[in-house]
Amino acid sequence: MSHDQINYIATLHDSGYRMTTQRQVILDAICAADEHAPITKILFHARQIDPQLDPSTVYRAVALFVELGLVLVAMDEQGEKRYEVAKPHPHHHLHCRNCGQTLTLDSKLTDAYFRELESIHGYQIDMDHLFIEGLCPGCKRS
Amino acid sequence: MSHDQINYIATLHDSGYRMTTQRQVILDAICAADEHAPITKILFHARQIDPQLDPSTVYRAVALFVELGLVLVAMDEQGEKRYEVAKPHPHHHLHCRNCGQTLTLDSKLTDAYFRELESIHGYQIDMDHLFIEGLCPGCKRS
DNA sequence: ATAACTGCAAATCATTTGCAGTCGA
DNA sequence: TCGACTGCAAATGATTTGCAGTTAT
Repeated sequence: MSHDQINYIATLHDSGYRMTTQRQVILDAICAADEHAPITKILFHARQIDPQLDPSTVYRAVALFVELGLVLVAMDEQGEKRYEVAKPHPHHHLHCRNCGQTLTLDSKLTDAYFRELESIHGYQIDMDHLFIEGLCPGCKRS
Repeated sequence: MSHDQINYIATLHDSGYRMTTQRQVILDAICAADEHAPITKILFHARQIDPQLDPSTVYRAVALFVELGLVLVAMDEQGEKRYEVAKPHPHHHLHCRNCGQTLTLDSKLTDAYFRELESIHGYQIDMDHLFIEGLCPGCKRS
């Protein structure tokens, strides 16, 4: 879907790691699943492609991708980690609690909010990947 | 510290539950711990008062308090739930990743941000207890 | 008196780890 | 070739559950 923008192989090699068929499948699965896939979805998609794939391999690969910055994590309100292939631009998300739809937010508004908080409280805010939840227009009606 | 504003006993009774010495200790522990105490801190404080107290009792009590709205939960970026005795007014928090200081935010700014997101995207946003992380003025310097 | 509650011990379940064999560069 | 990687099986560790005895009302 969207992970050819970055040279995954080079990034792995630069740190002494290797690209393997399993890691490729796992990257594909992260893309195939919805944006911000929880680990369960990644596992599900990955095992459709390779049923032999062990959960431990998936956990290890995802942790490595995150460490290398190839994959981003956001925490949802239930405390479940949601993974997404890194995009060139920082952004946040709006997620429908009911139907699961996830919008990518242009970060302007959110940044403005953070800058205001910073100027008022003197903090340096450091939330790269906000996951805002609510109801989308469709689900709001019912 | 701050939990006499609400009539805990009445709220429990209204739903057919009872106030017990253990539950009282657990409420005290939630207050004694910092704002937004993770369960580990609640356990620690509660067991200083009553070393016999079983973890399962604490988990059950906290879950009940949350269900009844006596205690609020916020999720931090590590996916750890943080508990706090309910205050009369809705609010959010600013938390220093380094020293752990937690500020209570007047919700005006955050509400304005949510209202803007709502008007742009048509969502109904429903985040009652945001936990924003960063560095406080002091820690920013080092 | 009678449910609700507690402590204990056992069960659960997602995640992690150790290891021996496999595979990528 | 050689060290990184994988699958398997076992360990871990936080949270949950069942149960028999206790306690609040």
